[in-house]
Amino acid sequence: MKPTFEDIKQQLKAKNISLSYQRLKILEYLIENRCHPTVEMIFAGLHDEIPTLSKTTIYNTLRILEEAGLVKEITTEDKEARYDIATETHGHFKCESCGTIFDFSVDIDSIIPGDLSRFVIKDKNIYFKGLCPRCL
Amino acid sequence: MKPTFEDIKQQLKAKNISLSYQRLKILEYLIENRCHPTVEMIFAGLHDEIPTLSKTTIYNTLRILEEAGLVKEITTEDKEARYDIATETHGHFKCESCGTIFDFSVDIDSIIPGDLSRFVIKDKNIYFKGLCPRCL
DNA sequence: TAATAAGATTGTAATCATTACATGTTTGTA
DNA sequence: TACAAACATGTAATGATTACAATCTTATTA
Ligand SMILES: [Mn+2]
Ligand SMILES: [Mn+2]
Ligand SMILES: [Zn+2]
Ligand SMILES: [Zn+2]
Repeated sequence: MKPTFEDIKQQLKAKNISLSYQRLKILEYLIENRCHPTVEMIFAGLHDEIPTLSKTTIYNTLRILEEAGLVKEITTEDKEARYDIATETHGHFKCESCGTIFDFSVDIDSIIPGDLSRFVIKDKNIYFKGLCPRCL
Repeated sequence: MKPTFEDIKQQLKAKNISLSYQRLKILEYLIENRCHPTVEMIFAGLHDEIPTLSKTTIYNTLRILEEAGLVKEITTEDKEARYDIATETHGHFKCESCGTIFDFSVDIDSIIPGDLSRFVIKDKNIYFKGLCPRCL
């Protein structure tokens, strides 16, 4: 079940993170735009409503939300980071043609190999590339 | 079985890629340094032997080798790309403490979900993070 | 062999996402 | 209101990567 805006506000309060206007708007944007947006997209998307919002604030907020475990940074071969409201672990598929990043569910834990038995795994990423049905 | 330097030279010839001195040295470096080096590391590692080698040539060569399917770029949350002599698909584990990137074998194909049945998958990446046994 | 052209290499300058930092603003508390 | 802590902002710096133009190598041809 995807957390609501209110759920997330509660989580932030629980972690003693101030609910500033900018932070709430950035969170709201992430909830409403589940396309794994870039900082640039968040900036452009909020500009009409908060003309003074600075990119630095967006970077700061995303770092704080990531440290709190509410947001996850997606790394692709592009240089621009993309952000995902963290829900359960899931895989990402990027279409090389249209650039869309799709979510897919995957049971990662079932394939963790013995090679890693003595490692502490803190983060798991699955990232595929190719062509989406629309672009085929 | 890991390909030898000679194997790779044959593959390059087969693909009509010139075997310049610099390209062969960069390849040799990648074969002998299987630590997923950065461009900076390759540059520093070859500097004594080829003082005139430029980073542009390293970037160009890595791109050509990647297009030929002989080298794979590893993307991490760091901004510096790292390079791997492409063998079979395998997973990567980065230790957050010492920075080492470990290889591990994983049967990715066994977990490709139905979600992606209508997608064409061209590239698969598995990237874990955490702590290695040495750093525990 | 000399002339030529294509391909490789090099160094410098530009690009662009991200971060550092100093300044200004808001918020909560007494 | 007065004060301090936390936030937000804008500008400047950073650093990996790319663009580009000039130079060097190599192979081919006359
Ligand atoms: Mn996602
Ligand atoms: Mn590897
Ligand atoms: Zn597509
Ligand atoms: Zn380690």
